[in-house]
Amino acid sequence: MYRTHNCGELNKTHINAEIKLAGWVDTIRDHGGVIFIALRDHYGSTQIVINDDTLLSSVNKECVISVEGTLHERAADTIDPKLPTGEVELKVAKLTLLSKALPQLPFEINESKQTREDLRLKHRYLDMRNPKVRENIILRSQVAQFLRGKMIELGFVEINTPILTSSSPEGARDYLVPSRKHHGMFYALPQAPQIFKQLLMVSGFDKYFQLAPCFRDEDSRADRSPGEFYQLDFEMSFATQEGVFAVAEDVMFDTFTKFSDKKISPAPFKRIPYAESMLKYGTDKPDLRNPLLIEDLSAFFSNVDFAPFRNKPVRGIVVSECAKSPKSFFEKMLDFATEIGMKGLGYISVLEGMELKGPIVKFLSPEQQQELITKLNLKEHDTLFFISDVAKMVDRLAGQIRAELGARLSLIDDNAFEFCFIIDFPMYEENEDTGAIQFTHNPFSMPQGEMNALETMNPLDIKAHQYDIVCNGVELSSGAVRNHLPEVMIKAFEIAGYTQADLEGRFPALFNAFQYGAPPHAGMAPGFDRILMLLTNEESIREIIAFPMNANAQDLLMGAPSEVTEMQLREAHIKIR
RNA sequence: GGCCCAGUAGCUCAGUUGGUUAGAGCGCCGGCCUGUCACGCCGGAGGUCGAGGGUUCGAGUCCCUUCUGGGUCGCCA
Repeated sequence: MYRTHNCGELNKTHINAEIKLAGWVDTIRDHGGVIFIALRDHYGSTQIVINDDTLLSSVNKECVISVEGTLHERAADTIDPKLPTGEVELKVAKLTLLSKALPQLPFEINESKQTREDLRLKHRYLDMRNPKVRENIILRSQVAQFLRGKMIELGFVEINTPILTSSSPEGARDYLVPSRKHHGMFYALPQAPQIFKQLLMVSGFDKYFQLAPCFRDEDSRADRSPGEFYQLDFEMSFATQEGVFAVAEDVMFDTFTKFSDKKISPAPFKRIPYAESMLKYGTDKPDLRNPLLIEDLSAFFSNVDFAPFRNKPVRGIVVSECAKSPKSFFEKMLDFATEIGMKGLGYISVLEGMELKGPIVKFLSPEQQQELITKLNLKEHDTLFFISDVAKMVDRLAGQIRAELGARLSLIDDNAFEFCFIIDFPMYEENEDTGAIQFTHNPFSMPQGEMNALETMNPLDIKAHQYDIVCNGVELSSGAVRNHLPEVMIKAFEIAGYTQADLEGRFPALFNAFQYGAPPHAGMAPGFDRILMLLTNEESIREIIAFPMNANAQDLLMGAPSEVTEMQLREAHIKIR
């Protein structure tokens, strides 16, 4: 009734056909005797030509119209090479106005990406008329479909887990939902389907996956939605860490290869122990595109009498062809260092003839200078930057300097995706305030060495079968080989100061289930939104979500959160203070 | 909760050391135009300079408070 074709498919093979199209008026170009309209729908844009301007009365931009007419070939000099339909145009005999649009729009559709974000979100339905905005949403659908296909091909079963569930005491703040039937009781939205997927393993499902909605009542970041986000959640029975990695490598490599033209690091992705990552990259989510590495110079400087480095760990970063950089470069690096809380940023440059230059050089004997050159394999025009601070700070600061140097000197290949796994996370850490031993990450991970390690090792030395997958400095997900042995669990919780009763009380379903035969199992959950941000190169997570909340966890389009009626409150047994 | 940045026409922004009637581009409205494609040309309307208070002869501009948006730390797999 409305159309015989869409606005993206017509070409020379349709010439002289009687065509009906429907869509939004994108632009009107009125030349007096002849009027051109770009008619836009989901599929594309087609030029329609109108000779009778009475057809156009009260039609303006963004009206929805249906047009009928004959398709004509455009003269050679009027072809639009930018448009797939640019060789043809529809000469209109009949025009039906299906829906009017206010003449003054809140913003111009084709420039919506340059518009204030709260205004875009308030009129998201207009914002998404912009094909550039919609293409991310379409890509999201395609990636989701591909991931599903891939997981099913690998033998995973897609299972939906509950949205209304119980509050879990670990991790983030829960979103709570009051119960009407149970006075004073609350459901919680799941922070992740963690317990459910482990129960599925106990149930005998061999491989589970889900594009799982997760809810956390925590503050947002540019790359972190407030409230809700999606993970490609999966779990495998009788699987080792390497078994999980093989799936992740396969799925990530194929997905990024299919949806990006950039170079993808092939499997096997680098495995980097947590401790090594902290030392060499100064972070547990290293950007491997950055070629700079951090060197530990603590031992070397223990024999140098330079007050700022005395009794502190020292790190060095060698940057080649940096010594001739303008003075302003070093000043800006110092500014940056000051900004992140460093007292200074020492450096030594290697001049021609391998002469070392810099304020610190005079504290080094000729032998020490030579030792430094040999140890770090310094070359002419290299610059060696120094970072020193207390043990707790030094790696993080060195990591920030490494990242800043990489960005400022354009050392980072924008045309590459570099994946790695960070492995061997510590199982426990010391609470900074109380000194108590606590879990570093999630308490369901299997400690390396299992019961024997828990019984014999210093807890702070115990590593977990816990891992992250990282791409270009973005943490996509964490995962673990789970602890499926109740006795080991009890012991692991005991070390963190919990009794068996605590464990049973906090995680009754899991603990009980493990009494009836649980397979060893492992999994991970790469963030779906983060994957899309990498693929689209978007800096804001809102660009890859159809109806995102703002940074303040409000839905400006729907007006959420909002007050509810007194009646609703009474039914939910809620009193607002 | 802390810190940083921003807020001037429907949109994007400029606005000098505090000084006459606050400007531009796009959009909108009107007119002209038969080949444009971000059409072009001519004309027009449109402002509580986020809000409140203060300093001053005089505030878009300086000060204080506050609201809104973004970023970040805390927080968060």
